[in-house]
Amino acid sequence: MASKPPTTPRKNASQERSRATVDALIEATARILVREGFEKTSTNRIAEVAGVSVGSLYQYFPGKEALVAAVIHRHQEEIMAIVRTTLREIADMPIEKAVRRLVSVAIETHRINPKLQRVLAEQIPRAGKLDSEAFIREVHSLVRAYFEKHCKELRKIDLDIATFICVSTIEAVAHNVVLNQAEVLPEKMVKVLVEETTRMVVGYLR
Amino acid sequence: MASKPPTTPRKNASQERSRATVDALIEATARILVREGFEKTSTNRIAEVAGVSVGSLYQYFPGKEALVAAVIHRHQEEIMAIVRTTLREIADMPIEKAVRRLVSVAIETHRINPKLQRVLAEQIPRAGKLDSEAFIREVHSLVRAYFEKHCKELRKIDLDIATFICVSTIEAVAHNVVLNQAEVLPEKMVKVLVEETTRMVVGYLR
Amino acid sequence: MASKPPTTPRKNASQERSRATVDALIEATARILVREGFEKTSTNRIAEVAGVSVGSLYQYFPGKEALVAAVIHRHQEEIMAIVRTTLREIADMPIEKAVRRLVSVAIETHRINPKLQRVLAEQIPRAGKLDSEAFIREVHSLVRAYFEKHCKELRKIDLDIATFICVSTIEAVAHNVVLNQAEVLPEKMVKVLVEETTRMVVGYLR
Amino acid sequence: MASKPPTTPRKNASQERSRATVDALIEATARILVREGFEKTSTNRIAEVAGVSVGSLYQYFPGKEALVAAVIHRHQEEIMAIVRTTLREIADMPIEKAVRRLVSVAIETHRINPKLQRVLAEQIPRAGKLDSEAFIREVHSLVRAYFEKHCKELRKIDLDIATFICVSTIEAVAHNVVLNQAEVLPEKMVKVLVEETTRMVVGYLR
DNA sequence: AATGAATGAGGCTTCATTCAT
DNA sequence: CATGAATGAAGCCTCATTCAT
Repeated sequence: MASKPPTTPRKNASQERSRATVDALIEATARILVREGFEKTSTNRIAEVAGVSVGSLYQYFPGKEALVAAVIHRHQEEIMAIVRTTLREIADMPIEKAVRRLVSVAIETHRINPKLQRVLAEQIPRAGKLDSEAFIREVHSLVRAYFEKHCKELRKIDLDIATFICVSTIEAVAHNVVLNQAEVLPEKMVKVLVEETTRMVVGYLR
Repeated sequence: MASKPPTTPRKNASQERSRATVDALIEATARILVREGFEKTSTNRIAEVAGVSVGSLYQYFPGKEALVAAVIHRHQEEIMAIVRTTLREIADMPIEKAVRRLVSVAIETHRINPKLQRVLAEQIPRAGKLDSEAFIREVHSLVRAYFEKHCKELRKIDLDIATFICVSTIEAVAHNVVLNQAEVLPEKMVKVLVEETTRMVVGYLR
Repeated sequence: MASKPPTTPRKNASQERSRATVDALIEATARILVREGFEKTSTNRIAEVAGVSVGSLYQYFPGKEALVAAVIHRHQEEIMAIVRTTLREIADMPIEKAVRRLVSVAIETHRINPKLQRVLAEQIPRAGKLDSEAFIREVHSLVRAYFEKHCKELRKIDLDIATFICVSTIEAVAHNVVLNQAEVLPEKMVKVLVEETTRMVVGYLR
Repeated sequence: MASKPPTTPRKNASQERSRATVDALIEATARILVREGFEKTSTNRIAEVAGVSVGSLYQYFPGKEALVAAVIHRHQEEIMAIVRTTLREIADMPIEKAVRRLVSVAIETHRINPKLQRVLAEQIPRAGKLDSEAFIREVHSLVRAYFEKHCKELRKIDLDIATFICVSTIEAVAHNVVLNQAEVLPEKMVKVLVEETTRMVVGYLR
């Protein structure tokens, strides 16, 4: 049963030196993922870049997967923090303003570290599924809560379906704007896209 | 050495055999990707499953990447064939009917081989980027052509932007319906989602 | 369950080159065990001494244990061949002559490769238990068959117990003569020990 | 720093603590050897099981070998204590009674901790050879002394040879009874084996 | 003394690729 | 062309040991 090494950290690194080592390892992993790609991300290389020995790596992580998982986790936490803040900010806004803000923020979050984003997108199916599901669920529940609160502004509509469609749409546009259209997209275009996406979503909701 | 004149052209025979070998190799690669995952997809294993020797594999493909690329290519051709057919079918339909059909087809194509889809999604950024870009460009241009033809049904709108948003949206919904909501999504729900997505997109376009 | 690599060969090495490689690997393992000890017996070293690459080693054996097992097996076969021959030779001899021969042969077999013997003795509990049990069982059944055939020369006695005690005794004396008393035991002493052991065993049996 | 005069001598206290640590380490080593096998017996694991840090381990022992050697030593001392006591007990007994007792005790000592026995048997050639030789020599000299004292009961015989053969035999029977015949040997059988072995040895000696 | 984080040599194993047959 | 044995670089991981605190 337990043939594969787990993806959870080995120690709870309470001491200071430990903590620094753990951080260095996660940071190194993220850097290598971005700069050299997943294939090059070996435990020896991670240790080297982190400035520690392989032994230390294995003292805190059961293997490469666990490190990638930690990077994913850290990244998702970063994004979730923004999402939570945004949802709080828009809580009382009317839907048009709220949706516009959501679309903008979605694009902004995708711009935080597009390369890491892209590499992680490749790896999530493998290493971060559980984490990702929780992540997705939280996003959905926050958005749904907003819709619920503002249901008077909406036409009669199943909130779960509306949430599903809107989140998918906004995420997809943001993803494609940042990752597929590369970085050569003029700022003006982005503004237009934000407006258009907002228009579509809002038009759909009410 | 070859003193006896062959009745079936030597070349044809060997061409056929080559073709069969190549197909077997691609098929084996796809199967292993789906059934055993990318990590287990080694050239030796591919050759074994294809029923040929590793040597033969290297006679037809320069390496593992080429095989994965071939699988991606084959898969995308399969999908493109459907997309092209669909666009031809809807060419003269009014946008609502057309969009509804597009959404349905998008979901259908994602259902062709979700596991392969998922594994390839992980690998495309690495092995199939070029192919994928061509793929995306063709989809966009086909959809844009449809919009152009039916621009009288549309409000005043930048066709590139509309295409970008609509394709992103439809693709995202289809992707999430199939891959994230797993196969536990009741058929009825799918129909509703098709309707809702159609409503959003059509509402946006006109 | 299948966490540990098995100790059985991977391929049945029917082809000639394969066979040579397999032999070289087993031979190398035996040599290293004898000359450098178990601790130094690493897969890389074995491959090196065998004059092949590690890759080849793993083509035929799933790991170090399997190689040690193969050495044990080969060694036991060698000894079993002698034991079988001896039992056939003594089949019609009276017990005194027969026992004397058995004791002599036991000492001889222990002298075949004392160092290997010693190293294997360390490792048998780990890697060769199954093999060893079969080995012991065969020895017992051969000796018991002799006793059965010659039961008229024996006093009334449980043959299984007699076999157990006699085999244990002869084996122990031979083992200690060769391995513990080192090689500094004068030949004359050995002859005396053979006589004395024979006397004890024969005296016990009749 | 040490301003308060201790009521219990500082040195004693620390000596006691040291002693406890040393014992804990040896005990832990023995336990791991028995429960997890030699391969799993690492210094880190030993320290962990002993409840001390690796650093402390190295404060008391120069390395792993020393710990295994200590376990062997302790175990042999345990057995030697029994052997010495037994030889003292049988000092004045006639040989038949004495031999019977020796055989029984040999089996008993092998039963003390068969698993440890077995693991140590694997390791002794490596780590405990010196110790073992002293052990064997002492056993021989004690037994020889008994024979010398009782030589009137014996036929004319070289005492060294008699000792060698008898000790080998008794040890071998006890070893095989306990380790090879596993624990599935009915008690009745053991009694018979004790009797038979005694018969053989005594028959040989007089 | 005790601690335990850190080290890194070295063992194990896989797999893309080559090449003699 | 096909075969599959052979290769060996490169990755994974453990563990005896050290050393700063």
